[in-house]
Amino acid sequence: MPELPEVETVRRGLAQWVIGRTVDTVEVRHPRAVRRHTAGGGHFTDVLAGRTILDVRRRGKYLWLPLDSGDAVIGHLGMSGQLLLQPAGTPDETHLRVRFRFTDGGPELRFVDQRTFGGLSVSEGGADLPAEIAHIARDPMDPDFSDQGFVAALRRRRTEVKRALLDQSLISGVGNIYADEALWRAKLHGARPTDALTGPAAARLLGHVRDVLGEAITEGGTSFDALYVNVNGESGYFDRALNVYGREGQPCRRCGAPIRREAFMNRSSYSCPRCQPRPRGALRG
DNA sequence: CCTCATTCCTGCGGGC
DNA sequence: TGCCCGCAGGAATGAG
Repeated sequence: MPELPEVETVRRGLAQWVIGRTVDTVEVRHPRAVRRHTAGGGHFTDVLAGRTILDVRRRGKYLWLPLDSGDAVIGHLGMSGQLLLQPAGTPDETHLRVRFRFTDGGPELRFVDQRTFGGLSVSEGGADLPAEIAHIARDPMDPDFSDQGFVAALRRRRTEVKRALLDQSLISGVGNIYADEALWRAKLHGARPTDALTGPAAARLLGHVRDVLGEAITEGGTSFDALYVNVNGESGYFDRALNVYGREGQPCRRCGAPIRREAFMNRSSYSCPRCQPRPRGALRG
């Protein structure tokens, strides 16, 4: 699933291929892909025709493309979204949702999304930072991210630490996979109460979050080729480096205990039962 | 304001 | 062989 490192890989690929190009026509193939564009699919296509893409930016798992109009195209990949560059005439993908053709006749930008959790929209005047994603916290790779601010905010929360890591209004870019990986590195169980973490423990956890994201970006950066921007999280390059996610029953690479899987928020959490003991008194689930 | 459960969607794989 | 069901999960939404 695309989390920050996968989205950053996409951002870099897109930057290489779309900056400076002018949109000719846009084709919306599935209305759900532009459901966040409240003015409707027709407006989406109209407002983009003739616009030049100036940049490709990212905050957390969101991308946006500032335009010469001062607007921006916002993109979120959801669980299965891909942004692909394909030569005109390449057969349509089964789950092609939106197609951008450019005035130069070069490769098309295609938004392909099987499960349609992702989507695109245009933010009016959003070139600098779209208002629609202003509520998303800075991510830990952002130079303006405040470590002290995060530690304080985390410790003010009255929730469990994994829930907090997944809260995009507190720290963005972290999803289920990298949350589990960072917690394993920090030797913390995700059910630990945030308000019981010491400042240094919270700071260490943040360090592990940043490390695992950074390492994954480095891996992702090796994997895309000229015309295909790789956003396929499940066939991910970083899979080999995962220590807990998806490794139920396999030995912990630190202590050898079999990795456990627990139900969590209608999904799964993976952890080491020995390195990451469940906190005393924590409720099941 | 804060926390949390629910909901959206579709392909895959296991079980029977 | 084929059907059913659980699972994958980010984030908006509304309840409390």
